[in-house]
Amino acid sequence: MEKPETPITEDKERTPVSNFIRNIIDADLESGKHNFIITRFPPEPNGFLHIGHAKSICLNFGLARDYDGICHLRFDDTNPAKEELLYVQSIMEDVKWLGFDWGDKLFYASDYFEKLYEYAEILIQDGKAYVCDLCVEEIAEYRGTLTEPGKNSPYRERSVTENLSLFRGMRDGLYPEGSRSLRAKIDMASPNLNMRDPVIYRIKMTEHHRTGDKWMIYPMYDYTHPLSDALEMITHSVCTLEFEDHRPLYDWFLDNLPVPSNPRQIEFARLNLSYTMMSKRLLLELVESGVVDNWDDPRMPTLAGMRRRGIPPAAIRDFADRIGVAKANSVVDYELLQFCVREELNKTAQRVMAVLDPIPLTIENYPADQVEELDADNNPEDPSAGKRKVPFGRELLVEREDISLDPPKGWFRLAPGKEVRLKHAYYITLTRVEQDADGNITRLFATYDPDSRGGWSQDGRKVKGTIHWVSAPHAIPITARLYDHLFTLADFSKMEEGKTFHDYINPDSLTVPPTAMAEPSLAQAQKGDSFQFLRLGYFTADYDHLPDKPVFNRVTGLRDTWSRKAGRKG
RNA sequence: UGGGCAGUCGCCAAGCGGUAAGGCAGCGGGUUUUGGUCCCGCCAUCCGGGGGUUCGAAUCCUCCCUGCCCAGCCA
Repeated sequence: MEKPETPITEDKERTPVSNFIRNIIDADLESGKHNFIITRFPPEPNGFLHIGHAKSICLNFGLARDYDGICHLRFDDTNPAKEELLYVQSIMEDVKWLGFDWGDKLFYASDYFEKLYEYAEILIQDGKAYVCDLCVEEIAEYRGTLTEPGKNSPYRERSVTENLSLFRGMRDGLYPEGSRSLRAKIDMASPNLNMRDPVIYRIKMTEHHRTGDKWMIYPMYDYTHPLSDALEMITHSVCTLEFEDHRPLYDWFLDNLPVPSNPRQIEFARLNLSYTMMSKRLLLELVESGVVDNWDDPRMPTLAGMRRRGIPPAAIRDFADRIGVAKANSVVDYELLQFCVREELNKTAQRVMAVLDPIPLTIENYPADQVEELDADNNPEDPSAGKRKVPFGRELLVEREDISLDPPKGWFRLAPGKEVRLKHAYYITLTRVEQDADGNITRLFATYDPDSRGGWSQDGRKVKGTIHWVSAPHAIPITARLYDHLFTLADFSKMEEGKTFHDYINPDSLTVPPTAMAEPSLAQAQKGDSFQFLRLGYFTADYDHLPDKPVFNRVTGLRDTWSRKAGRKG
């Protein structure tokens, strides 16, 4: 077969790490079993995609890219009761945002309903499927248990003719929901429960988002998936570990039906991220109970949330590459994601200055009516990003955290009598501190060295500390949303007996400092623009951002060795 | 107590009979107008445990231990 063309976004140069799936593909290519590969990402359109799905997307599309194959996007829409158009749109948006392109390889399981129906009749003709009149409870009862075999359904030996007429009756809507089902005739004594005559068609009088009211019966996942894969000529059908037990059934359908190809199902461990919960149901609960604002709340592990937070898609792709693919259950350290985010943003984010918790500082020997426009690098990592002008004057605002009246050993920020550098500006020395009745610092006074313009001096004296600042009269007020983990529990598999995730919600997952100020250039920021607020972290203009009401989400802080060191020393 | 799968550094993860890759985290040092970035160095005599095969085992055999998944007309 000729390989059809599908474009897949190129990533940066990367050396893929070996994993067991690649080993299988390598072997299949080498043995000549396949000349090229076709994979697929098969989401059910019943919710928003999250970082766990991103692992699967990067895996499937990534394999296709690396092996010069193709990857299909297929909506697994066999249950009209739970699926909606809204979700198929958001899923397509998320996959595109992540940087992958399915070209014209967009499919729906519902595209195959007709074909699937024909296959079902073949199974019946061959005596390999029968219409069963047992209700749900009875089927469960007849199924047996993990340790005891099941019993055959009393309807198991119906004739082909009767089965055919009953099945057609089901299709034609003659029977109520739940009254009958079509079952594969396999083995009620199998130690694998999936093989105990699984239901393959159920009656559902529900309108489908694509096929409307055409169908009264809908195929089950176990039946639909292998056949859809075969029809699409998928070579390697990658899914998660919980489907391992379903593989014999997957193969059974392929072996017992005249399908055009023989895909192989391969299972890998789904992603778990520390301090993060990945279940669609629980995520929905977070939204509905108002713990978060919506599916795209920047604290959510959804792709929509991460996009809004300001996490670059390249960081997620890099993360997916770094975590690898294996069959062992694991919980990936959130720090790794943070690392990927910082690495990407460090290269690309423009540097600006903002003060989250401002204290006024007056430079007493600086002329009151003077304003200078100082040069500031936009990105020391990228000279081509150029420079901008930052206004400087007598009245400034500096960060409360950068002042200590009783500095610990190793402190090189503001302290009485200590000289520090104002980034891009001058050396200053703290001369006086005003405090309120409670001892809180309310105002600072300093002197500057006029010969240190630009932040250096002729004499080459060492000034170790450099702090950020903004000019008080020029600064603009901003809303800075500071995010932290949504949960206080790192590993949800370690949840205490009797507790739910509600018991582990972090009350401080969002904090908003009331008086944050930023340099005036930030008034030009556009929604979605990412910046590094010098010494504070990476921030992205939120969807709520407006030129006269700037709103920034903190994507992540900078690596902070000082606070760790200071914390350790008490 | 049935079946399936997994156990390699704090967290991921290569390794496939020839004597433990890499990343994150951590630690120490250097550069630095971001205590950021960058750079250098350190970080598993040992691969869940016990036996065995072999000149040689994380890799093969065997017994055991631990963890995860399965009894939807969900996917």
